[in-house]
Amino acid sequence: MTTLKDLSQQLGLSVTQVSRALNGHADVSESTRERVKALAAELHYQPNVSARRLVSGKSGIVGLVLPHLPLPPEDGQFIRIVGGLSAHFSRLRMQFVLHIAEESEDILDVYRRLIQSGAIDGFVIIEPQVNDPRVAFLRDRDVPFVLHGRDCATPDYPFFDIDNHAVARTLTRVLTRAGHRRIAFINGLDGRAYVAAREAGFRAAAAAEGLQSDALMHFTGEMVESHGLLATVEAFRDSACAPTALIAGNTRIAKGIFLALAALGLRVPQDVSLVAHDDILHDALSHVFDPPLTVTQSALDLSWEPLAHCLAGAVEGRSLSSLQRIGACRLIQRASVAPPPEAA
Amino acid sequence: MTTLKDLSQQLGLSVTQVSRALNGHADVSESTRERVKALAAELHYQPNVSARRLVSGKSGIVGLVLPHLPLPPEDGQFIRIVGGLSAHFSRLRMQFVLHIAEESEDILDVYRRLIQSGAIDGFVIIEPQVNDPRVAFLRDRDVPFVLHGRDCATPDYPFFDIDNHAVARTLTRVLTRAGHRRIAFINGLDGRAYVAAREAGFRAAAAAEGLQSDALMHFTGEMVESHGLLATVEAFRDSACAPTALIAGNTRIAKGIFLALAALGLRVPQDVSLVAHDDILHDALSHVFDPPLTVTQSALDLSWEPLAHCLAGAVEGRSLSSLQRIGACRLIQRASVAPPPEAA
DNA sequence: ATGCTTGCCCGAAACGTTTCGGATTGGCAA
DNA sequence: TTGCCAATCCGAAACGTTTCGGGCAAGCAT
Repeated sequence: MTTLKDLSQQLGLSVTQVSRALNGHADVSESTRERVKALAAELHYQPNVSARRLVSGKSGIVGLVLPHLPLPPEDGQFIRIVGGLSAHFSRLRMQFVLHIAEESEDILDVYRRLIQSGAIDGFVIIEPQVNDPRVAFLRDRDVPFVLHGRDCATPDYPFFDIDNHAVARTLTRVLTRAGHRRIAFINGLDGRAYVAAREAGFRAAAAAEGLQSDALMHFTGEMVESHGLLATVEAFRDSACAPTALIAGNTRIAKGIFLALAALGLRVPQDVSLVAHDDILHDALSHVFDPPLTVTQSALDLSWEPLAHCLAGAVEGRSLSSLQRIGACRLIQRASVAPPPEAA
Repeated sequence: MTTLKDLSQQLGLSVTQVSRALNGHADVSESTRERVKALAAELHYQPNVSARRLVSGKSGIVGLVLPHLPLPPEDGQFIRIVGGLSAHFSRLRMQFVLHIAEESEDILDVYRRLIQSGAIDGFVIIEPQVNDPRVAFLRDRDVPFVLHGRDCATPDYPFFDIDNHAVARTLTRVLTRAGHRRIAFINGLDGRAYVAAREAGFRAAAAAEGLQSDALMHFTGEMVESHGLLATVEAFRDSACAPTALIAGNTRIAKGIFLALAALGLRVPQDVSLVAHDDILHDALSHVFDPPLTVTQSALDLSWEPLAHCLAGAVEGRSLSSLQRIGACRLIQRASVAPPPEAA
């Protein structure tokens, strides 16, 4: 292991100056900086992390706390989350650790313990609830964190999110513009912030397009096939006021909807139109449906990089404005939408 | 953050003595040690990891390198692996980091890079192949590592494993003792060390029980339902020499076998007996099969603790004998085994 | 000449811990 | 008394880095 001292001796410089040269400080002459960098590269100099952390007072470690071991089918997604965050933090020369709470533990106790041990610089929070207690807890203690998602339109903490209100508005408008007047939204788990945002967007767009609120149906539940299936069956139980179009919270729900519609003898898009939001989940790709789905699309896997950067920035104490990002989202029109049958 | 200095000042002792008291050194009087520990507890003293690591020269970080993002259905298992290792290393005050290689990278290059950066004390290696190149690579460079599994009966590196040879012998004997003379073993992926060990155990037990080797069938493939299904179909293609009993490498394979047998109109255990090895995978529990399966059982989830301890020991340079462990395994006899139909 | 920048550099301290070598007791045997 | 040993303690150095407060020269204006 080459150290700053090794470099400084070989170069006839002080340790101070070598350090400053490598770290891009101003008062180092260009020629010296060149020499230093060249030798550093030649000797494969790598700054000692422990020493650097000792003086900075930071541990260089950030964490993700899960309330329990994820169960199928979400577990497949979690490994992508963990892998993605891990990779991006490692690129930022930080360590990312996963902490899974015991069944019996209160999740806030886990945070308390980790903070107290002083070994963690900050946290990533995923799957935020509306008024998430974790946010309040960490904010109270001035512990840096970043949210995947957010509470409200303009929060006072770092986050990465997509515009869920807009997502729902877009999907709703695609259907109303095709002539649909009775729409059911099969959404995610009640209490999740993004679920609430999408419901609001759905109702706002419907109102703006002149739909009565009693022409709207809204179902919440876990984002799995069976929820899509059951909610669909329920939506079509009373054929008098059955919807002519459906919105799925994600493509996994859409899968369940397809199953239910097939069982009910309804065809997509002739009898029922269907749109969904598409996170590009590997086990439910929107383009392999038959017919391929019209979706708003934003890759969940692109979240980890901005999340890592925002948390790193928060730990360094950068200003909030640079730590709040909103991911892109695009509408992909495919063959799952048609005018409602009455209008044909 | 309380430091050693804080403690020493309040106690009227030197920093040295406080450190020695806390770390259990000999030349500290019992009364002093008591006082020190009491105050340390009261002030929630936590030794600063970075400082400790700086003097020890260790980073306190160990890693797991995966060649690529795990795909279903194994991804569900991976989150348990990562979570389990993570938890146990954190208990040992070490950090565990996951590193997922890019598609294009050679896996050994990833190890090379991580070692060179000097930030990693050791590695966990899972799913070892026979003559695994990672083992050779790390051993050559004197980098500590621990294997989940092993190459041969008594390797010269730290490992945790179960006795796969014995597992296969036990399962085979259960069947031969019930009178079966034609047995098919639907095993895991060719090249895996444990798959080879089990095949050897299978053949050894069969030979010891006086079975001809042409009465044995052996299939390899990924440990998923479809492999169990296809291999079963193949095993029963020629009814003249069809097996009367099957051994499944794990319960996921057993699921596929059940599907195939049902399709072939064969009942368990009246027409075909079935035994399996049971890792207690959450998506395929041996006792909920119909009939419940006779299995050799050893919980995969109990591997993470010994793996973490062995690697920690290896990093500290402890002697090999304490770093090699073999997990327990028990036979659970249930209703999936009966005498072969000819014998009835 | 004097004072003031500006550019480049350095020594020393600091971060919190472990450890090496030695110091100070008191007790006990010679 | 002297010497020795064990028990208990301490100062100082070390780990590798960043950073604070300066120093020294050259250039410039006064």
